[in-house]
Amino acid sequence: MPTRRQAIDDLRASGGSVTIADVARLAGVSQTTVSRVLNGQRGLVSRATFRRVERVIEELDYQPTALGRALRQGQSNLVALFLPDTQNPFYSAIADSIEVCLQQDGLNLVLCNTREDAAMQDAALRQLLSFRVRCFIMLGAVDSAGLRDAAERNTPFLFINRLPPAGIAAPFIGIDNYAAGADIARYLVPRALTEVGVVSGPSRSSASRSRYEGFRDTMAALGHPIRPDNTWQSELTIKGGYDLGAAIIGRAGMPRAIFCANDLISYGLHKRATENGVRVPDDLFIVGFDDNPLNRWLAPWLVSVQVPYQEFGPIVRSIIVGSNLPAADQIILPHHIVERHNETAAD
Amino acid sequence: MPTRRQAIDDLRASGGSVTIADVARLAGVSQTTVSRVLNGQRGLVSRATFRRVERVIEELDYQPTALGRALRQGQSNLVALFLPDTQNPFYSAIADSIEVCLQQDGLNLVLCNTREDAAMQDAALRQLLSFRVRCFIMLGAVDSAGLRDAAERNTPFLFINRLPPAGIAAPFIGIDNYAAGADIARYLVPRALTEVGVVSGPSRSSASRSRYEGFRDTMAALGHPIRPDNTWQSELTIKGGYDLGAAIIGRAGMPRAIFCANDLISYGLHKRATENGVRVPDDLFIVGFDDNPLNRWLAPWLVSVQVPYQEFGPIVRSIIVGSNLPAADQIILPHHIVERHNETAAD
DNA sequence: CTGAAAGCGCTTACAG
DNA sequence: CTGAAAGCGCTTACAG
Repeated sequence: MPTRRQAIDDLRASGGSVTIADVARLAGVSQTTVSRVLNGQRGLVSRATFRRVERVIEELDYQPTALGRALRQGQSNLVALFLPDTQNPFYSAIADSIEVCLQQDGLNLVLCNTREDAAMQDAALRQLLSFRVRCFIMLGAVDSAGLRDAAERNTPFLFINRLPPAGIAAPFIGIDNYAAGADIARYLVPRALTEVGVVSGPSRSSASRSRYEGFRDTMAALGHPIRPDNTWQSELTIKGGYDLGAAIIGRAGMPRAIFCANDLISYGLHKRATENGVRVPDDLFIVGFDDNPLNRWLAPWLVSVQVPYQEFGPIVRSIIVGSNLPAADQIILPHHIVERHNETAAD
Repeated sequence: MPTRRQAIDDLRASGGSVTIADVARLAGVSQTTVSRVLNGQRGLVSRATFRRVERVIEELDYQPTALGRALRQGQSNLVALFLPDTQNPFYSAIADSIEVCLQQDGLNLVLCNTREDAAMQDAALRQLLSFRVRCFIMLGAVDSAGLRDAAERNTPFLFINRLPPAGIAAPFIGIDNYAAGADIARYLVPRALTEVGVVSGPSRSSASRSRYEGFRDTMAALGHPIRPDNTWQSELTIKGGYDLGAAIIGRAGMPRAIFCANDLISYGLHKRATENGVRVPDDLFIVGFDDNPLNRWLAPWLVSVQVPYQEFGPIVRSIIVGSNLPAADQIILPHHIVERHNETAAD
């Protein structure tokens, strides 16, 4: 039929986007029917009609607008992922794992860099809340007024890696950081690395805190309490470790081994050490945390604790898609210590 | 007035989100007026009314839904940024720069990892198109059917770092890659590094191609053409450089210097070199590209070309907010060679 | 199996 | 300066 062809061509050429009404008109059905086809409700549409509508959809290359649907349903197919530092490949790797998994269900991941800043986090939270995001995945959340506000209003949260701030009941996925800290103590002591120091992360991070406490308590229990002046604190960045290194590396009573709150801090410390002629691991043994994807390539000298970041995606997916957001369940993933044996060879 | 207080408390407690109609009712005005206040159209509302509405908005902690507005206006306050590899801190740094700038105008950046894959890029494009995204910023776009389709329909594109595929007319921001490649040749030759090799990136990347061509042409012009068997190709990753290194490092006629399409490739090559006892830069001089933020910390032995990634944000912002999307203008940023002088000291 | 109508929460001519 | 009404593009009771 030349008229129908014509109509279709006109529409596609007109530039203005094709709507469900156009499809309905050209297929000779109601919007309702088109909507049913769109949502694959086969039981509600005859086979013949279904196919006819499908064909028109294809001919027009019609793509339903997410905005209309989301507005009506009170929910979009957006999922937000907040993370404290996009420059840290460890966080990016978790984001990747989650993105791949959610894509399979037609969910779009919106990444949001909070830079560990409560104000930025709150601003982004407000914005995305107004998009009726299906779930907020908080990778390393910061305690903030906006976060507590949203939690009170039953916003769907999912905390990853770092526990929700005290008083917020929401599901958590991550490792047992206290146990991991303890494991490091048990790793070092038998190797005669008992004169240790520790660089903990900022206190806002429950993960860093637990790691530190597990390490400290276990070192003490094993008879080698950490000297107070061998305890430092740093941002979770390379620069943080490097700057702090200036105070550690030169010092008289420099410890024989140092446990850092994450791998990036270790990189910075290592750089300072090599600049000052301190050999790693011969003079200074460094332990990090996360098993950053870069370690394999750039830090064979580093012993680290592997957080199984590939596992986050599937679990997150099952929770969001299965919509079985548990009230405040905790899913504890396994961790283990990674050592690379060509330590001294490469660097 | 106790009734109003009561009404407000009821609303806030009800859980269901507050709408513009609620605000209008409680303020005793029409939705139109509330909308005007929301959009700061002071000229259209009396001072007294404006303040009254503002107060109700605050009391209710009312946040307009982006979906309603976007649907009506045919445009959301979302901006999409496509990037080929979230694990590359160079790309993340560009994303950061853009995000910070756009935030100032209430625009939300949606990050989208294409993994250099046309199908993933097209899928994401379709999804985000349906959110009426305000602009698609393509950092390292891949040529694909969906991209050409969208371009034909006048989708607002902005290409960054890597030129738009041939035939697509859209604005571009980036450096002059051909000139940069030439500069590297002019850097190496006076230093007696004339027996060179080159690792170019995948052919899909116009940036990599131009760098290679500029380097090749200039080496030839300076009387030191690159030997064909000293030309390789690699994905833009550490692993790519490391794997390729197996074929380069051991070889009899290994070149004295190698120019890599990006810094990550250099990292991989360097690792392979050190593992095989080849010293960098004494035995093998390595030049990379991008001046990856990690270089400062992890690769002081590397000479690289700095792409001024901090400058992308402000320019992108002025284009999107000023909505002066030029038809197909090119904004060429300056580049320069970076060398770190503690090369041999640290690593 | 099918459709007319209402409604999600905004903004925007239009009229006063 | 203010508001009633239409409309953005979908989905969903509801009725047949």
